Amino acid sequence: MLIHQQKDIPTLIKDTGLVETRRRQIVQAAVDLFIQKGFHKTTTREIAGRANFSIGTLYEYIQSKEDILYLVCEFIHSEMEKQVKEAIKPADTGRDTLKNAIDRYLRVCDLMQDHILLIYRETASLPGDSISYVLRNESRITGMFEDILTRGKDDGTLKLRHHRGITLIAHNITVLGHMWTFRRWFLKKAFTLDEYIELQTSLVLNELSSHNGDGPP
Amino acid sequence: MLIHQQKDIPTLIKDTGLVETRRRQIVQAAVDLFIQKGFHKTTTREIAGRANFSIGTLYEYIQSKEDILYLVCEFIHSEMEKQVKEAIKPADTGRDTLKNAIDRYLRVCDLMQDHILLIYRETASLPGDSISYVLRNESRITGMFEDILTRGKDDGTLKLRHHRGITLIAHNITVLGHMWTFRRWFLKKAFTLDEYIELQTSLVLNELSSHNGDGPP
DNA sequence: CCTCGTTGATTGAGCGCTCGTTCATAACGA
DNA sequence: TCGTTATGAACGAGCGCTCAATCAACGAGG
Repeated sequence: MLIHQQKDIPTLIKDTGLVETRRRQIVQAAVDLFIQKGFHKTTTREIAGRANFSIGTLYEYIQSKEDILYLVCEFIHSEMEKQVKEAIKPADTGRDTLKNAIDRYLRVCDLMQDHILLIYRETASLPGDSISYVLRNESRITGMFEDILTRGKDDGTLKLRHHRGITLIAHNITVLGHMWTFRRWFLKKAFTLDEYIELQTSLVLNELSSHNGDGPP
Repeated sequence: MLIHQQKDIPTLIKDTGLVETRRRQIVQAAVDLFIQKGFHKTTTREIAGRANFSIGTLYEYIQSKEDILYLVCEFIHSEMEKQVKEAIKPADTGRDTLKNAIDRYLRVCDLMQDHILLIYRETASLPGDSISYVLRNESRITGMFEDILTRGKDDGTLKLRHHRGITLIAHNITVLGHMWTFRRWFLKKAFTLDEYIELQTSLVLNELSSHNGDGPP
C-alpha cells in the first residue's frame, strides 16, 4: 500500500503538521543520500540518522523504504515544475516566451543536475503502480512547452513545418535539459552552460523560423 | 580488482576458450534478468541458474557481482556499435550518409530499447573506475556521427551555421535515439517509429540546410 | 504546588531473512 | 590416476522492519 493511494496517514501519529514536517525531513535526508549512493545502497538507518531521528521514528511516517523513493520523486518533480513555472513570465510574443522559457529551463536543469539523474536512475525501482503516477508529473513539463509553442504558432511568431511538430519539439526541448545533465562529462568539456543554451536555442528557433522545406541545394 | 584492469583471467580455469564461453553465457543470462528486475534485485544465484550452472561455477569466471554488470555494459555497447556500424554503408554524399545513418541508428535503438535503458539505470552502480571506461564506449557512437557530419561539411552537402555545431549536433542525434527509448511511453502514443524517424530526420536536415541565421520575420 | 495517570511521540535492540561469497568435496576427462 | 572443472551447503554480514519500553508534556485531583 503506497502513500499516494491512501488519503489518511499510515501511522498512529495524530498531529498532521508533524507528519508534514517529518516527511520533509525524510525527503531532504534521502535526496542527499540517494544522489550520493543510490537508492539500493542507502539504508533506512542512514536516512533516519541524517534526519536526526531513529529508525523507529522513521517508520512512524512511512510504511516502506519504497515510500521514501516515491516521496523523493514527487518532491523533485514538484520542485522542478515550481522553479520552471516561476521562471517563465510570459513575454509579449510566443517566440520571446519560448526563448525565455528555454533559457530558464536549461538553467534549472543545470542546478538540478543530480536530481534529474536520480529520477532517471531510480524511477524503475518504484513499485509498478506508482510509476505511471510519477510519469504524469514528468509530462507536465513537456506540456508547458507545448503550450508555449501553440501560442507562438497562433500569434504567428513561430512557424511549424509539420502539423505534428509541436509535440515532438516540446519533447525535444525537455530532453535538451536532461541531456545537459546526463552527458555533462562530454558536454562540459566542449561548452559552457551559456554556450550550450545559446547554441541549442539557436537550433530550435532556426527550425521554428523555417521558410520552406528541406530540399537539398 | 575489476576485470578490465587485469590482463589475465581472474580464476583458476586453464582453458581460455571455456572462459569466453562461460562469460558469454553469464552475460546473456544477466542481460535478461537485469532488464527485467534491475541489477540490485537480481541475485547471483538467479544468474547462475539461468545460465544453467551453479553459483560455485559462476564465481570461477568472475570475481564479484559488479564484474557481471561491467561485462553486461561492455557487451551492450559493443553490440550497439557493431549494429550501427554495419548499418552505415557510406553513401556518395555526406548528406545521404547522414540520412542513412540516422535511420539505421534509430532503428537499432528501437530494437535495443531495453538495453539502452539498462545502461542509463545501472551505469552508476559500476565501481567508480570502470565508469569512465564505459563512457568511452558511449562516446564512440557520437564520434561516428561527428565523422559523418564532418564529411558532409567538407563535400558541401551539409551546411553548419556555427563552427561548434558538429559536436553539438552529433550529441543531439545520439540522444534522439535514447529519447525514443526512455520516453517511449509518451512518444509511442503520438508517433510510430517510422514517423518519429521521418520527423526527427527532417528537423536535423533542415538545420543543416539553413541558408541564413535565425532572424525573426 | 505537587503528584500521578494519560497520551502521543520516540527509541534502538532484536528478529527474520536474504544475499554475496567461499571452499571442501565430487565429478569428469584424458 | 591426476589435473581440471563443477557443485551447493555453509557462512556471516547486513538489511528492512517491528515492538516493548521509555520519555516528555500536560492537566485533573488532592
